Amino acid sequence: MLGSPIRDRQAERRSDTRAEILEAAWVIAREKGLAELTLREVGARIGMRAPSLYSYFDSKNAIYDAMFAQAWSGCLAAFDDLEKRLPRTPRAELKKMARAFFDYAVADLARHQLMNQRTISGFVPSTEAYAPAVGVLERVRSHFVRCGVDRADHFDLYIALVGGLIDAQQANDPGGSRWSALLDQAIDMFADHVGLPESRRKST
Amino acid sequence: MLGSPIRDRQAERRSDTRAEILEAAWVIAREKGLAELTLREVGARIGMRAPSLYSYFDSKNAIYDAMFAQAWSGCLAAFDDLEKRLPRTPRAELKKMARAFFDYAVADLARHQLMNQRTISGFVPSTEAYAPAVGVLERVRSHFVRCGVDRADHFDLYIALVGGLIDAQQANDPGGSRWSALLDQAIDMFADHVGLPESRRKST
DNA sequence: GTCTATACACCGATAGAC
DNA sequence: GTCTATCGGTGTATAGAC
Repeated sequence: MLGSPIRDRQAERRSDTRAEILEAAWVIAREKGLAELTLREVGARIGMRAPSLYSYFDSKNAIYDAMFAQAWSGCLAAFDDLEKRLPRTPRAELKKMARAFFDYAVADLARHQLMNQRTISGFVPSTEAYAPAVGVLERVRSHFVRCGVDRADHFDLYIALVGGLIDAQQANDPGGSRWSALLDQAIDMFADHVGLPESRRKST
Repeated sequence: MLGSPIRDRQAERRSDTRAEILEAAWVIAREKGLAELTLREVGARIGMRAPSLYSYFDSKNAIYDAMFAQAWSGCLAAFDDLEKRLPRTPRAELKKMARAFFDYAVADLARHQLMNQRTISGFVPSTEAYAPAVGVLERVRSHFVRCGVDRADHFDLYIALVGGLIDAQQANDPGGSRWSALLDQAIDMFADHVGLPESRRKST
């Protein structure tokens, strides 16, 4: 339509403000906890009143939704980056992927709660926000198939195993490395179970 | 002191009312979700106003705390009951314990959230309420030692494995059996890893 | 002692003036 | 687009009726 440069400027400005809101929300979530985030404080951090945020997001859950999408997009980007330098052996490849996901989850408690736990009572991610999460899962799955691990139950078992280690680490030893130190051993256990060859070092 | 029978009646009545409050709280938590519990609705269900509940509990979190203690006490009772009829072989024993804990967790979503997840934002269980949880963990650990699995890291790995399967089941297939069906396989994988003998059937 | 009525501070969300 | 004002909701505190 007419006046497209002006509308571009407006769209840019709007997008910048949205990003600013989300950045403030992340800071608050990391400082006080994901559930303690309030619209009034988000507004205060960027020089706005709470109701003004409704010009940029439909609701508080819409902010959570955008944060959810950001978190999983970041994870997806980390996986894409990882694919350039994956090790050659299947077992090492599984370990590398597990470590990448583990470290990404443990690095930011608020982010991990939003991505992988149901810590916000009424929040359900939208299908659009969920898309990068599906992307991550599909990437991991395709790597599994390439490694010869193609059974669905084995994949489910791997998901539960890595997720369980992350949750145990966050819940029982936050900031420590008690379960982080078990990750390689756990993947070895899994690799033995599904019959992956190489470096069959005993349980230690 | 004088008048002890009267004071007994009062204590009884008070204890009954506390139990009634907790029962109402469980019903609401199961119906609407653990986080959706409100004092006004708890009061309404037992014919009271919300502020009256403060005669029986110091705060809403104190109600969660009592529920937390009830949940883990029930789990502890289930384990004590289980010990009477544990199978003879170490591997079967590990499976039986894992299945008991898994089923107890999956049977009641609200209860599992309260016991094992940080779904209530400000709530931290008191040390008294945490005692039965410690009891369950100690019982499992002593069984492990009796089975010859005495390494701390192996125990941690088992905890993460079972917990991960429970969380995956609840999060990705609530009401179904996709991860429940993997529990025996997972314990076999673990038993193989720690070198437990018997029924070394391959990964199926 | 038990319970209620009332009030407070906070929340997310909405309506309407500017 | 941003504001003020306000609504209905929450947990919680307290004064006082019975």
